[in-house]
Amino acid sequence: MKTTISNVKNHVGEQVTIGCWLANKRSSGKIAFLQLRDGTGFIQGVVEKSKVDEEIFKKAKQLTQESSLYVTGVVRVDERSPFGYELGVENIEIIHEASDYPITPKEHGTEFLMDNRHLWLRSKRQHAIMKVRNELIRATYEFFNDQGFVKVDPPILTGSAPEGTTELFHTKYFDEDAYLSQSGQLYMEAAAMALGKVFSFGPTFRAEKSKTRRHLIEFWMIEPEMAFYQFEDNLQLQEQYVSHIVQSVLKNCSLELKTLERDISKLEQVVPPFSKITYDDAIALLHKKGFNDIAWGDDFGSPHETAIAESFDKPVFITHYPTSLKPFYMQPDPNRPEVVLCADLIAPEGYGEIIGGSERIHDYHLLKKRLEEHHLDEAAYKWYLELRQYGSVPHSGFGLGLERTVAWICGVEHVRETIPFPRLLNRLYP
RNA sequence: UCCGCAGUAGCUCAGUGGUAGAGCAUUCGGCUGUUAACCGAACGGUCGCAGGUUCGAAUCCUGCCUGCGGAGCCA
Repeated sequence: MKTTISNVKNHVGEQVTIGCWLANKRSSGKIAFLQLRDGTGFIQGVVEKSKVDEEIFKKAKQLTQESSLYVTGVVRVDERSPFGYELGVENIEIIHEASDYPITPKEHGTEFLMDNRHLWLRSKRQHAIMKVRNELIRATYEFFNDQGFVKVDPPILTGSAPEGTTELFHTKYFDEDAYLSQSGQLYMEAAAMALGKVFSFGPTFRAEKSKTRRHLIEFWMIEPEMAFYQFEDNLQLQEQYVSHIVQSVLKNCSLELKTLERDISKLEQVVPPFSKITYDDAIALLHKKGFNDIAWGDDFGSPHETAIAESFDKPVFITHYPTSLKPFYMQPDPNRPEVVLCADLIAPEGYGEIIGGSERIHDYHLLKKRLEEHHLDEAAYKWYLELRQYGSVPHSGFGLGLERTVAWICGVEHVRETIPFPRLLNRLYP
């Protein structure tokens, strides 16, 4: 009967047929080992000359890398396999014979692999990363649905900049100018006033000439927004959410983490409560660590973030940044208006900021004042201001960068491996 | 945009002024438990591009292009 590699555990001792590709093969005069993959997993097929027709054995020896096949054989348990099972091959039917597959079983450079991203995705490592990414997405929907959130999709084409600072991708909307979304947050605030607790999951575009292992031009964000949530409620939700996705990956992707050689003891520690440090204390900590290049009022650079994260063994919130460093919509601390009720969540092991969040200003007059101070066009934000005119309530939210979170959980160096087809500074292909 | 490094066979690299090299891939042969299998043979070149120095340049000089790493900005 036809089955998949992920299902062979239910067919031990039975004859099955699997539609698959040949990832690699090894052979000797009397035995051939076929490394097979079918998308659901990886399994080794063993072809023994003494047990199959001469013709089948000859066919097995001549198979080329990445040819597609129907392989029929008997499933057996084998302790020598990392997967736990093997297939005793009885028949091979070639669907399509591949030739000169570019990605050979030796090492390759980044540029070559990126040019062949459409094929690189087939590798065991990329397969594992994509499965972890999927588990993060699955666990995200699970978490927010269980907590009574409603998923809301903000627009991707927008007429104005949500935050004035960063560069936007410009396009035409018939005769008008339009921009690709760099955050759905403002729309999510409107949605929270309609539906209470909402979250979005969608693409984000930043036309910044960033060229580091933490940056993509196009990336995916999860942006929850909650009515009646204040600063502390927001942090509590974030640590529960991040813990949930990490624990889900540990539970459901153990084989993938093993493939990626991830040290899971570091992930097992990711449970609430997370550490918290104020901006003031973080500056003091950096001074103590010998950083003389930063003073109160400066934003942290990447080396600073890493140094702060190194002082903690799980993700750490940096809270209460100076108002001047943050966007116009963040709620000032009532006791200290020079700082805002915000928090960035920094992942351990140098993976940088994975969440930025805050309580939002809900007072009409203060928000109007902030728009003026930031020289933003009030007409473009008319609808956003109106949210504060009709039953305004305290509310908070945050945005989590999916690719950085995947990179951290998988322990991969660069975010370009955590999205199927990365858009980078010099790469729009494939 | 700035700083640093690199570009030689399909891929990964060695070669620093005197005949263009290795491993892998591919093809052929050998091998009964391989884990990037191994062993033998064959095949494989616009040395990034343009100009210059020299009897002679992959190698030295100048300019350009492309990529990588990092910074700034951010998730």
